[in-house]
Amino acid sequence: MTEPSSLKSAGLKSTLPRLRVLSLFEEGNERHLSAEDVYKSLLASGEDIGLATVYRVLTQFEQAGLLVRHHFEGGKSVFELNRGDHHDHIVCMQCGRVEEFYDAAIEARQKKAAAERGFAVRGHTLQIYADCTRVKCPNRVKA
Amino acid sequence: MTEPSSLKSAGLKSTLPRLRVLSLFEEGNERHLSAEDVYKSLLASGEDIGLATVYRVLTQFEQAGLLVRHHFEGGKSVFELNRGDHHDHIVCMQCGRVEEFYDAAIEARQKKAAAERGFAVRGHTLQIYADCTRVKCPNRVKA
DNA sequence: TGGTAAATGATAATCGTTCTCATTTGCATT
DNA sequence: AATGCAAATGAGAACGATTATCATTTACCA
Repeated sequence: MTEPSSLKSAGLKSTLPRLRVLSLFEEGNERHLSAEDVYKSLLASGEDIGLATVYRVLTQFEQAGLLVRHHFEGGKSVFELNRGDHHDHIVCMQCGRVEEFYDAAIEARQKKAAAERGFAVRGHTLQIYADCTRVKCPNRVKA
Repeated sequence: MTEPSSLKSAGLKSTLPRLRVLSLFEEGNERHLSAEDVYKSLLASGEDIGLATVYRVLTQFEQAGLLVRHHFEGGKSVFELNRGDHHDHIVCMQCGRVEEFYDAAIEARQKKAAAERGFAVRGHTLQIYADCTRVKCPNRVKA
């Protein structure tokens, strides 16, 4: 269940639209959602929400640290709940499935590469685009 | 000088707009250009080119393998000449300067991480967002 | 040199996202 | 529980990047 407390502690009034969006991320089965996904999903649940509100709320949640925004290819932003653990993504080019991974060696190397060139890392984005080789991929490609 | 041969061998008619765009990348001092950059730059050189043509040509060049497209943060696509060497980017959040780097260990680890999860890598995108710590950064941030 | 399919450029259209502004809501205070 | 007011909402306009449309022009081979 969504606790209004997480909104309060983020400095946000706990309004109905915000609670709905948050619980969608917390309870939904899909971890990575675009603004359009959120909007349609809430409309489908009979909720009456505006698209502008969805965009606003997602941005606020991102700034409050509740959500993390990703820029996958395709032009649209995708959000996921911030569980505190940084990770990167592998996106299946056939079925769109997104898998998360974390590799300490990669992280360390990035910092090193940046430092060697006179940069202080603030963040990074790493996506691997790949083909599922698993049977469950609906548009399976032979390895 | 731009050789029409590179267009021909890419299966593209060597038209004036295409030659102009290509030589801008080959002879210009800026490696990473957006469609808008290309358009304005050509207009400034007195060339008469349409924005639609610029977009079309850039996409064709990308498909032909002459250019590589990047999706840095900020919403717009950025292109650079394909010199055959894959590399990732460090983007300065203060001045926008883009530096290229390549780290074999990172590449290897990516392949490994993907394989372990049942994916065959097709491509990836890695950008490090950072602050210049060098004196020449116009909006310098203290390390 | 002409014919023809391909390429171009002006402009309309599209897509994701943000802005505007009149209306509604949360919530602290009577 | 009623009131007041700033903050939040929703509908729709506006926006920036990109793509589609279509009449006109161009490259290039017979």
